[in-house]
Amino acid sequence: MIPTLFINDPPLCAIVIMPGPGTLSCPMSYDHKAIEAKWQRIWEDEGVFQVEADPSRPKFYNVCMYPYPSGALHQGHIRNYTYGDLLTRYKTMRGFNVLSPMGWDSFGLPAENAAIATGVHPRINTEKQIATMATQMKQLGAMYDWSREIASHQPSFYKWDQWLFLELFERGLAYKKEAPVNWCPKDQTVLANEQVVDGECERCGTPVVRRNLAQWFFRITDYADRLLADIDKLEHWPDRVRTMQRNWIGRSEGARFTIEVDGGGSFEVFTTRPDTIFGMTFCVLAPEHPLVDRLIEGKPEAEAVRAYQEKASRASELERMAEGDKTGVFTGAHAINPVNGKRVPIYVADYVLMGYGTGAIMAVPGQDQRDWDFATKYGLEIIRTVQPPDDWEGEAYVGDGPTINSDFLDGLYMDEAKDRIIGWLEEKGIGERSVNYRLRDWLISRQRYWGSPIPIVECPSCGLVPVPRDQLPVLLPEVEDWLPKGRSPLAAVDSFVNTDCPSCGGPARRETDTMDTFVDSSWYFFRFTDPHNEEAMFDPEKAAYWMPLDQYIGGVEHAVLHLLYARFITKVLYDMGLSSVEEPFTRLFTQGMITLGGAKMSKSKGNVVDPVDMYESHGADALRMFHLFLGPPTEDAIWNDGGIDGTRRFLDRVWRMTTQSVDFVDRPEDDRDREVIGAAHRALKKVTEDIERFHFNTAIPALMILANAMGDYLGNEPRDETFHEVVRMLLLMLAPMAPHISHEIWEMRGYEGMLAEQAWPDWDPELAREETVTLVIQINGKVRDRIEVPADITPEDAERIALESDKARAFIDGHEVRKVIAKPPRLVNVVVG
RNA sequence: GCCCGGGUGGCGGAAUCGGUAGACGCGAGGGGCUUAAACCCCCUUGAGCCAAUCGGCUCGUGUGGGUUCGAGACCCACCCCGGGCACCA
Repeated sequence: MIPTLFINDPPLCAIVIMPGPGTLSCPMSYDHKAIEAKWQRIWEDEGVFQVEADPSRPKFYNVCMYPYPSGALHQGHIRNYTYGDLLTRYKTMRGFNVLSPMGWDSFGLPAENAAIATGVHPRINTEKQIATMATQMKQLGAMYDWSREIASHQPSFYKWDQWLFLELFERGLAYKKEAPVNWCPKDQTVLANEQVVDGECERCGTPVVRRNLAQWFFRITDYADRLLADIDKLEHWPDRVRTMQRNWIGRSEGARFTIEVDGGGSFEVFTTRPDTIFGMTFCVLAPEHPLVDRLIEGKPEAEAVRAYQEKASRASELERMAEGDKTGVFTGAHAINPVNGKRVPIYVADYVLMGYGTGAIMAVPGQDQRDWDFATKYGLEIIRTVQPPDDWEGEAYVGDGPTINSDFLDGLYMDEAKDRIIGWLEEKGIGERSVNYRLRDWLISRQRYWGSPIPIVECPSCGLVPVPRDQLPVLLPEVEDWLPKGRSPLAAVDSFVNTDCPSCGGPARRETDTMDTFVDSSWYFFRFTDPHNEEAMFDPEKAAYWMPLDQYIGGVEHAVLHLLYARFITKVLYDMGLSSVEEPFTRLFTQGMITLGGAKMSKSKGNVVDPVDMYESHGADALRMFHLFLGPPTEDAIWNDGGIDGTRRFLDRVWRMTTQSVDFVDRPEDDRDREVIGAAHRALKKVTEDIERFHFNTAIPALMILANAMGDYLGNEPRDETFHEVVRMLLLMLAPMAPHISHEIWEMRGYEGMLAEQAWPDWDPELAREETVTLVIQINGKVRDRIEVPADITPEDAERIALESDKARAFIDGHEVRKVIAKPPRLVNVVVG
C-alpha cells in the first residue's frame, strides 16, 4: 500500500504535519518556484521532447508560429505557447512521436530600428533578445526540441533563403521590374501593399507615398489557380481564414478587349460584365496609365490632367481613401464602343487602379455603383442594359435580369449574354475570355540591412547573374551605419558591392537589396525537420516523414500573407521534388487576441500586463491554467486581473488534497466510491473531448468540478485505494495543462515513471454514466417541475411521471392535454389548451 | 463603402444536436476557524414581485418581428461594438 504522505527528495514543500482528520498538513501554497525550476531542469536534462524521425510510430508535427525576438514574452505569446505545449504533451501521452520545435524570425525592421536608435549592432541585440525569450519560454514549462532551434539571421539559415531565391530565379519565378511602390519617407524603404495599413506604414505609421523603384518579385500569381483550388482541401482550417485567402486571391472571370481611341491609339480593358458593354457611356484610365500622356498631348485639358496625375501620385492611400467620393478629370479624348461605334469620353480617375486588371475600364453606370457615382457627379449619361425588378428603387442594378438596350443581347440573362458577347469579341478579334486575379506578385525587395542579401550580381555586360551556389551564403557585411538613405545600407559598403562577374569575370556590382522576412517564414518549418544540414536546405526524406504540419498555431493576423506565402513556397518546393506535400499545414488554429480596456494589449496603449512577473507571483502553471481558462481560444479574450488568483487557488487546493495526511477508512466500496470514480471518468471524458476540439476553457471547469467532488469525498470516510486512483486520473489530465505541479505530486505520491511519459487514460463509459438525471417537466414550454429519474428512463415512464407530478397537475387540471413531447431523460413538454 | 467576427448577471465566461439560461471562476455579502488578521472551510449572490416557513409567480441572452410544443442558438429587419481591407471593374 502506498503511504498517504510521501515526500521524495528533494523536499520542495516545508511541510508541518499536524494530526487529525481533515487538518491541513502543509502550507496553503506550494513552492512553485522550486518545483518549476526542478522539473524544467529534469525535462531538459532528460531530453524528454527531443525526437527523431521514426517511421514505426505515428508522427505529430506541431508548430507555434516562430516569434520575432522582441525581447520579452507578452500575453499573446503565453497564450500561443500554452496551447501549443498542451497539445505537444497531450499528443505525446496519446502515443504520437511529437515534433515541437522552436525558432526565431530574427531578421526584420525592429532590430534595425533599434540599432539605428541605440547604435548596437542588430545581431548583438537580436541574439541577446533570443536568449532572454528562450529562457522565458523554458520558464513557462513549454517543452520544445531545442536541438532543432533555428534563427533566420544565421548564415546557416539564410544561405538557404538565397539558394531558394536562385531556384526561383532560374525557374522564372523571381524577376526584377520597375514598379510603382509604396515608399515610407521615414523608414526610407519600400513597403508591399500588404504592409500599408490605412495608408500608413505598418511599422512606423508614417503616411506612405508612391515612388518608382526597380524591385525583385516572386511570381506568386503563376500559382494563383492552384493556391485557390487547394483551399478546398484545407478542411481543418477555420472557414474565415479560407474565406480571407479566397478573397485575397480574388479570381474573377470576364473578358479582356481592346477599345479604340477616336483619332488613333487604343487601350485594353478588363471587365467581369462584358454583357453590359452596350451600357458603356464613358471610359476611365488610371492616373498612371501610360496612354494618358499621349491622349492629352496638345489638348486644352492637358494641364488639368497633369495636375490630377501629380496629385494622385503624391496622395497616400490614406488620403485617396479619405477622399470619399470619386474624383477624376476629362482627358479631352474619346473612345469608340466596339459593339455599336458610340463615341464616349475618356476620363482619368484614381478609383481605377493601375495595378489591377489593365488599369483601364469601360464604365457602365447603369450596372456598377462606382461608375454610377462618377457619372452622376460629372453629369454623364446612364444607360441601363439589365432590366431591374419592378420594385427597384436603387441606383446601379448589379443583379441578374433580362438584357435591354443591347441589340443582339436583348432578352438574354447574364450568363448567356456574357457567353454571347465574348463569342462576338473573339470572332471579331477584339478581345477574349479572361480570368483576372486580385493577387499581385510578391514584392520581396527591401532596401534594408537586416535581412538575407539577394544573391545576384549585376554585370554591365552579362546583366543579372546568379551568385554560384558554392559561393553561398552571400554574407551580410559588417557596417557602421544602418540608417537607410533611400538605398540599402549595403550599397555603402564598397567591399560588398564591388565584385567580379561570376560569368565573365569582369567588374560588377552586387545586388544590395535584402529579402522580405516573409521569405524566411515561408519555409522555416521544412528546416526544422533537418535543421543542421549543411549540404541542402533539408533532406527530402526527413521532411517527408514530418511534413505536413499536423497542427499550426498562431495569430489570426497571419491569416493571409504569411500563410499564403508559405503555401506558395511549399508548392514550389513540391514542383522541385523537394516537398512530398503540396499543402504545408493540415490543421490550422488561429487564436484570438488578448485585450484589455477594449483594445489589444500593447506597449503603445499602456495596457500591458507582464506575464513574466507572474512566474514569480503565481507560477507558470497558474499562468498557463489561467490562459486556458480565460475564454474560447479562437475568440479575443479580455484580460481580468483576478482570474489568475482563481487558477492559483485551484492548484493550491489540488496540492493540499493530494499531499495532506488523510485518515483513510478501511471499509468496503460503496456509492461514495462509485460517485467519485464516476466524477473522475466524467471529467476525463469532458477534458479529452474538449482538448480534441480546442475548447480548453471548458476543460478547466471539468477539473474544478472533479476537485470539488474529491473534496467532498475526503470529508466522508475516504478509502485510500479509491482516492489514490482518482488522484492518478486527475494528475494525468492536469499533466498537459499544469505540468510542473502535476509531475511533482506524481513523484511525491510514488506513482510509477515520469508523468509526461504516461499514456493518456481512456474513460470508462459505464463508470462515467450518471445514475440519475433531472427530468424537466414543462407545461406549454415553461418549466414547472424537476424530478430525479433513472438515466435510462423510457419515454412512456417519463411521460407518466410528468403527468403525475403535483406541480404539473396544477397547470394541467381543467385543461385538455393536446400533446406530450417526451425527450427522455431530460425533458417532457406537456401542451395543454 | 465592402468583408469577417461578436453582443448572455457586478466581471471573465458556460450552455457540443433547437430542450433546465447563467456551469466554472472572479468579485460581493453572510457565517465558521483565529487573541486578531491572512489563508482555509461553509452558505448566499440575474431582476422584480408575492409569501415573509417550506416555497411560489413574472420578467430576462442588443432591439423589433417570425418559425416551433419549445429559440441564447434558426429566419427576416435593425442597432451597437471589435477586427480586417487593395474603391478590384
